[in-house]
Amino acid sequence: MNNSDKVKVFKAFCDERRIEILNQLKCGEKCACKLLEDVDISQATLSHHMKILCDSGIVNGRKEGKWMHYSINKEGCQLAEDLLKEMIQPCVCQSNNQEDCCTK
Amino acid sequence: MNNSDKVKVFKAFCDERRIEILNQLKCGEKCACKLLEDVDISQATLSHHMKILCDSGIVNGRKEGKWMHYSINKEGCQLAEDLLKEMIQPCVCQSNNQEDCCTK
DNA sequence: GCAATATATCGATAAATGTCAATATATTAT
DNA sequence: ATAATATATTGACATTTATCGATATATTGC
Repeated sequence: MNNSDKVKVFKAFCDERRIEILNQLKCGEKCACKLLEDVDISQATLSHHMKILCDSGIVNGRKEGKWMHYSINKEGCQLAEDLLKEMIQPCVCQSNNQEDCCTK
Repeated sequence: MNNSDKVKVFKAFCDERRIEILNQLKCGEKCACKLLEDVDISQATLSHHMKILCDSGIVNGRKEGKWMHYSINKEGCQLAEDLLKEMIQPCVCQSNNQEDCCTK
């Protein structure tokens, strides 16, 4: 997975509105029209955020007739957790680096 | 912790350059001048990104003479992991929501 | 004190992002 | 077929972010 894809995952958590939306979805699947009632943004803006959330893999969209149902995507979340761990985990080459950098 | 602060944490992972920088820091503490060699950006831009990384709590800065040493902040990382989990964890009110939303 | 070095800040600019009203598309009900 | 409804897309605009060169600040060595 390249850095651009990694960024895409964490974009889900980088906007206050999207955090509100995720918070709504913690209570289970909701359709866009319900989210629209609970979050104070226009329909176009909601649609925009839902696209970003789905692209991140954190949210899943399911079309049923004219309704879009959104829910938190377990697999995507697991992937995000794993990714986060991997991105901050000390690497083996730590040992190569014992001599202090720049403190000549 | 409010949503604005949560956003701040995940900003650390929402830029390709910052991911490169974090990747460098996985190998241990490095000073800004070393990072500048390894990541292809200007000194001003590096300084900008280091500020965002430190503000997120993911990175720690330590001044030693005229050098700034940066390293991954274990506590901040743990906080980010916990936060991520909390943000996507199903809430108890799930049970209130069994009837399908919008499928009248 | 002065010169050299490392880093931060400032100001300008370009690119990306969030926002909305308007419009388009898809689905359902009549 | 038409009207009504739900959602997506478009186009315009404002805000935020990333970037850099220039400058300021802090530290060290002479």
